[in-house]
Formats: sequence, structure tokens, C-alpha cells
Amino acid sequence: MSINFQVNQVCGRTRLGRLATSHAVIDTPVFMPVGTVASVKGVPQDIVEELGAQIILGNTYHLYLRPGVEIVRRMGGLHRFMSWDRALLTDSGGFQVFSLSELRKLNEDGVTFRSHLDGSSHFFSPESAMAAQIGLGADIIMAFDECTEYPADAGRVRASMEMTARWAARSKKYFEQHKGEVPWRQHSVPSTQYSVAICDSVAGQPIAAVNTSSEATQALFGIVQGGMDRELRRESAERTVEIGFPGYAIGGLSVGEPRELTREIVASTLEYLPKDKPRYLMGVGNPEEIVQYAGMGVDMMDCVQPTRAARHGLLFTSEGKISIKQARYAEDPEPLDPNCGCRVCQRYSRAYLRHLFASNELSAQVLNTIHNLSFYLDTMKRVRHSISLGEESRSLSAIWSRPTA
RNA sequence: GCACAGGUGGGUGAGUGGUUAAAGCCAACAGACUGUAAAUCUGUCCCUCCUAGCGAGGUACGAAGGUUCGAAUCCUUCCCUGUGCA
Repeated sequence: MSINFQVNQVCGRTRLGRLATSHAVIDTPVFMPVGTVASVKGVPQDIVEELGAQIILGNTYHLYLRPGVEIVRRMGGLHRFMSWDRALLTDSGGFQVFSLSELRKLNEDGVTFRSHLDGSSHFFSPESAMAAQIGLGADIIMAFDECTEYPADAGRVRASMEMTARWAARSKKYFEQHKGEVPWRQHSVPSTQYSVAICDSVAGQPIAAVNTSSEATQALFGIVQGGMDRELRRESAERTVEIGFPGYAIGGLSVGEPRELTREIVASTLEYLPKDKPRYLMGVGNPEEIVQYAGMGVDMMDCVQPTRAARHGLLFTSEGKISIKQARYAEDPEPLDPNCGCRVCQRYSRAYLRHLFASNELSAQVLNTIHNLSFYLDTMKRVRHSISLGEESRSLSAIWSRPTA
């Protein structure tokens, strides 16, 4: 078994689900903090756990370059290496095809990259990306795709989408042949009791015990591309679904297009994805957006926003954004967010947080990140709660104006 | 008291006769950040005015005077700071 997904409640397009992976059971819709280099920047794993994160991301490209897949594998896989017992998802490196575009050369076989660390040359293909992700051993791994640039002309978008489809088939083929080679099957698996215990109590019965038996393996998700073209998105979705994956991602969005357009494309693409499989919207978004997309039926989302913004002094609260470096907070004794129960809001004033940030203290980044992650994870928890009460999509302010049970 | 070395915009610190309202850095202020090449990046940062522009005035490199078409830059005097010697 790779994963088990069950939709427990549907309300309009909104759905409440439970996703059992080899290491943890995850309540959906879920927000997944990003931990690119096997670290959610600034926050130690025990605190990420405490914040309620059920699954976090790692990045194949980064971990392949450093410390190297072999080292992670020999350390028992990514879970054990970074001491994270809950679920992990690795991105394939497809996004780096996009974001490191100046450092790469692309053809049918794959992509030749120059390392952003030392300029050395490396080759990524669907097969090598799978091999790397199997070596890392995340619960969910991603097909190797080409994240289409924006803006791009129609021909380019189609070519990119078709390449992604062919790469998806190759990714799956390689994965099927090698999926048994995950590192944690050769090691004792850490206890998952706590992971199970974190599940929301509100929604339904736990569906499947976390499965760390000898048959347990990873799940490979396919990725839909197609730029901002609804037809290409449809075609991409259909082709990806035809190949067949236990979950589907919508990629290639939030790459500079207007937000309105993102929403349209997500809405139309969701139509073509199976309702009984988890749907993962990659790289999205702001607090308002994650609420909105959860309301549209997206089950999984990840975004760098809470962690990066925190490091840059931008904090999310139930009352809107706060740029903690602003002079207006210099003597503000209030917590960041009076409605937030996180350890930062319970203990520190805005004045103090501003001081730490202005002083370039590392703790500013740590505390800010803890708050932002807490805010995102809490927001999602509230969304789930809302759905469990039979409410469809709600706005961020509505989500935050009511107490959680 | 004598001898050196200095006094530049909020701070440092370039500039030693002509696109110098004055580099760079820092601070300050504002903005951005969406599958992380990001503890990053961008803008503003003397005053006033407007048709808001590589626009028009004004003020400015310790003070006052002078030389010069032109001075932060050269000269004189004064004031102040640091170091050394009495």
C-alpha cells in the first residue's frame, strides 16, 4: 500500500478527507510547510510537530546536491535523517527546471543543470528524479515535470505540457519497477503513534492504520501542467489521469500570473481530476488563498510564503498582514495577533518582535516563522472544522471570527 | 603655549578648482515576496513649488572673509576635535 485516501464529508465542492501515508495520517485539506533542505527554515522539528504540521516538504534537487541522496539513504532515509516521524513529500526538482532556468538545458531526455552551489553540471531525468526520491524515501513523491514559464506562447505551453505528460509516464514506469527500494524498509521505522494522535477528533473514524509494514511504500503523484490555457489544462489532466496515479497535483501556477487567473485555472482543472483522489495545488498561497482553494476542493497545498515572509518581517494575522519592521510597532505592547494561541503570541509583544527584527536577531526569524506557520496551520484546522460543521468555503475573516471547537 | 593631524548630509566615509545636492556603506522609512539560488530584493532618504520631470527654485561640506567665470576643494583669520611635546 502506498496511501489510502478517504473523503469523509462533502459540502458543495468542499471536502474533508483523511489521507493515510506510510508514516502518518493526514487530515485534509492540509497545508504543508516547506522544508526544502530537510529543514523548515528556522524551526526545529519538535516545534514543527507542536505546531500541528502533519506533513512537510523536502526538495529533491536541493537534497541531491547537498548532502546527496546516498548520504540520506545511508542515514536511513529522510525521515530518520532529519528526525521527522510524520509524513514527508518531496518535490521532484521540476520546479527548479523553472526557477533555475538560466542554469539549465532541457531536452526530451531530461534537464542538464548547473548547480547553484558550485556551478557543477548535473543531469535530471524522470528516471533519475525517481531514483533520487526513492532514495530519500518521502511518503509522497512527485513526477518529474516541467513547470511552464509565464508568460509563454501557446506552442511553448503545449510542448511543455506534452513533455510533462511523457515524463509522467516515464516517472511512473521507473517508480513501479523500483518502489520497493525505500530506505526505511531496511531500517526500523520510528514510532508513529504520536502522528496518528494528531488527527482532528472532529471528522469521522480514522480510516487506516499507518502502514509501516513490509508492503508499505511511497506514493507517486502526477502533475498537471498546461499554463493558463483551460483546454491544455484539461488535456493535461486527462492524460495524467490516464497514466494513473494515487494523487494529482496542479502545477505551474502562481508563477506571476494574475491571482484571478490562477483561481480560474484551478477551478477548471479540478473538474477533470478524480474526486476520490487527493488533489494537490502546488505552491499556493496566501492565507486568503489557501482558504479559498480548500473551499474549491483542493486537498493539499504547500507554500513558501509563511516561512519566507516571516524571515522578511511579514506576519500574517487574523486581522491582516503586519510588517513588523514598521516604526508604528516600536511601542506596541500587544501580541502579534490577539486571536492567535501560538507560543509567540502568548509570550511576546509586537514591540519586542520588532526590536528583535531590527536588531537582526536570529530569534526574530525563528519566532516569526513559528507564528506564521502556526497561523497557516491553524487556519487550515479552522477550515476543516468549518467543513465538518457542514459549511462550505468561507473567507479568512469568517474562518477566524469563530472559535474552534 | 608650541608642533602635527583633522573638521563633509542622521552615522561612517569618498571627493582635493567645473555634470557634486555631493559615491559607497550603515541607520531610518516604505514596498515586494506564492512546488525556496531569498536572514533576500526594490524604492525613498536637505527644503519648497509645480505641468511630477534624469523639472524649477532655495539652502548645504566648522565660521567669517578672500582669490576665481566657477570653491567642499586654493588663501587669510577665527572656532572646535585628536595626538605628541612642554
